[in-house]
Amino acid sequence: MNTTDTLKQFYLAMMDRYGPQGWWPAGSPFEMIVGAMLTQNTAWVNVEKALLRLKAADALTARAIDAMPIERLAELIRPAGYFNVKARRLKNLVRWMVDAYDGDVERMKAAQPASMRRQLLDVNGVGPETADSMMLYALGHPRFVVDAYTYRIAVRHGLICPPTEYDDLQAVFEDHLPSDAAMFNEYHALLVRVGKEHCKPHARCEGCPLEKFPHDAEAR
DNA sequence: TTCCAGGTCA
DNA sequence: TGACCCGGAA
Repeated sequence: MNTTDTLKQFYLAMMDRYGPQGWWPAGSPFEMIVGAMLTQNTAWVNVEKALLRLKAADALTARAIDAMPIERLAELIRPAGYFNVKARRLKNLVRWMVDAYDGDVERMKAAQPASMRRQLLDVNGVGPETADSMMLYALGHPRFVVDAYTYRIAVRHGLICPPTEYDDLQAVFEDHLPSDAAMFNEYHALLVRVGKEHCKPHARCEGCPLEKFPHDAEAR
């Protein structure tokens, strides 16, 4: 089976088992941008706690965060972990948003996607995964988000051999699937589900939607 | 109570 | 290659 068919079969098998994951989360695009920063190395449940605290403080706008003392911001996002690092990074991000786009996500959506990704990567604290999460989930651009789950699943199923760079793994998906933001969104969400429930550091293949495809639970 | 999971930067 | 950190699982 070629890569295109393999990726399609993976998608169908996961969708058949789990159904749509209902990401395109509620909340504003700006909330998604903040969430993308806060979820670095962090479970989403903890990110939600931090987002709720920001919301309660009426601080879910670029301008509000830009104007806030960094100590206050760190305290608000404490549940998301790495709060000092993330407060600094969030500050960098909103500073750039206010400077370059008047703090307006709609203006960011109107920018050329390739240029936007480069600008995001230029913000200290935004790496490739965070940039692509923002591109896909906040701005609606078809970028395939690669994370630790994606990497583990791809290695164990022989899609890539370690070490593989972020961009190379991303290309495996983007070059073999139609460029569709809604599908990329769903695909990533399904991979995360598989990663959490089965494709953990110590694989639990029993009952995995991808169990029927060739795999090696040892491979990392 | 310890262990673990997990992006980015210097 | 280590530093940054929480909350939930073991």
